[in-house]
Amino acid sequence: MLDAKYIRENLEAVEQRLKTRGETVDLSGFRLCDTRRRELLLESESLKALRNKVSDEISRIKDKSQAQDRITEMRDVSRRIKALDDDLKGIEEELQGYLLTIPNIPHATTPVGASEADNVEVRKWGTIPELSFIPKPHWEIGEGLDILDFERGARLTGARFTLYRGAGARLERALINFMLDLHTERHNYVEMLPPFMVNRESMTGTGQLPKFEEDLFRLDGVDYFLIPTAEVPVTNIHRGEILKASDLPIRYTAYTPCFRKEAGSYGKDTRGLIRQHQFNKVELVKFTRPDRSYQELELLLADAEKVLQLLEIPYRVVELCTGDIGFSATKTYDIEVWLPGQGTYREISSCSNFEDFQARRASIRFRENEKSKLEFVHTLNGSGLAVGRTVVAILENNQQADGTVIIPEALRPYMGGMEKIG
RNA sequence: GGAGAGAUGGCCGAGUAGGUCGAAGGCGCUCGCCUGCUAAGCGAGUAUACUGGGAAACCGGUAUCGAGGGUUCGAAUCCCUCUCUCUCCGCCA
Repeated sequence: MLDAKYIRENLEAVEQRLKTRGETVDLSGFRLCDTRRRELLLESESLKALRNKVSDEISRIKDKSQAQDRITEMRDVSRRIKALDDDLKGIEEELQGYLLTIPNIPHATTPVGASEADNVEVRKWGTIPELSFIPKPHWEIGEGLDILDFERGARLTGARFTLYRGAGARLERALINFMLDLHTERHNYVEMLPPFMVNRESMTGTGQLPKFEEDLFRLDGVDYFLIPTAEVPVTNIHRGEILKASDLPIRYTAYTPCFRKEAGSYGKDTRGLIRQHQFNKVELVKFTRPDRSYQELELLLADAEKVLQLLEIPYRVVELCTGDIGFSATKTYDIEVWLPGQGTYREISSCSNFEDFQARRASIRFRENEKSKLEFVHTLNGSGLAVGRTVVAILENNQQADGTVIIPEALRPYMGGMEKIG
């Protein structure tokens, strides 16, 4: 959420910068509401001031019959206040509706562009393996080794659900542990294990609601949602809190499954593990001082990259353009792994700075020192990494001519010493 | 699921026959004095949001005692609904 006062005072500039996201932005509705709200507020509050003053006078009059005319007068004033406040409530809801659906302003360094095609490659790491055979896509490798069962996954639930078996299940679990250990032991994150379903306030706090409800699985009977990413519960840990400046930056990591309806992606990535309704992810979340958040974003990105470096999987980092960054973000780096089976790079991590956009929605603040006033923290997060897609990357990059898959050395302790699958 | 208790400021904790309560007191914290050493004492200060005015310092208004509604000239205090926490019973991994 943007600061209403900031929008009010920089209307044109805000509109211009939001347009770079490629959406049509019209802030006139906001403007009308905002103005109307202040008019109503002024009127209501001055009447309340009057009422308070007269009520105080009434309280001093011992013989209440002497106060009858004032009581009658205030009865009428109260009625008018009630009417004004009813209007005000409606306007404020409308205003809130605008504020909650206006996306964040892209950072000045975010490249301007219309779509994915305009994203900017920042760097490449690793060397793409030269294979002496035609690489297979991971779903063929997985089925060949009998470690991924798409058919039975679909039987259990439906399309976009997968059953892992044997070394496949073990690989997924090994990766989760490997990533968590790396981030907690070497990168100084505190491990969290949050609820996998959250309430509406939490979803609103990080920006999934109210705009993207159709992407979420909602429970029947209670107003809870399955989390689409650990970002939601982990960022909301400090919702409504005032953090100590000396505690910043706060770094959390969490493994959770993620649930997404994938509405609007029908027919996209229908095979394999790339796009599932349920997938595992290890997430990194930071709460930082505003003046440090962009440095912290680089560090967070490096922490995520480290996973792939240790697993020796080639990847590249791209900076998303204004037309491709998410609703709540000001700046985002994606890490994309090389997938030989598909001959392309695919996203495996997305690392973003949200500045105070989520902190304002969720009211997460800190105080620089005793005398200074409260400020919103900046929140950041990134995948560290998407686990299912890491399995995909390992299967496709480490596949051998005979259909077996070499397990990266760094992962072997987590696989009971196993060196290859098959 | 059943029964009961509770929710007040950074923390603890007063305050229920409605008005002088943004809210006693204590702790903590900040500044000053004293003292002079990692103490005690004394004095002052110490919420947030919105909003009006002002270049600013700041001054004024309104709201907030779990949340939302109601009664009333006026509610932390009365009524209703909801949420959460705790205790006991039941059920259960």
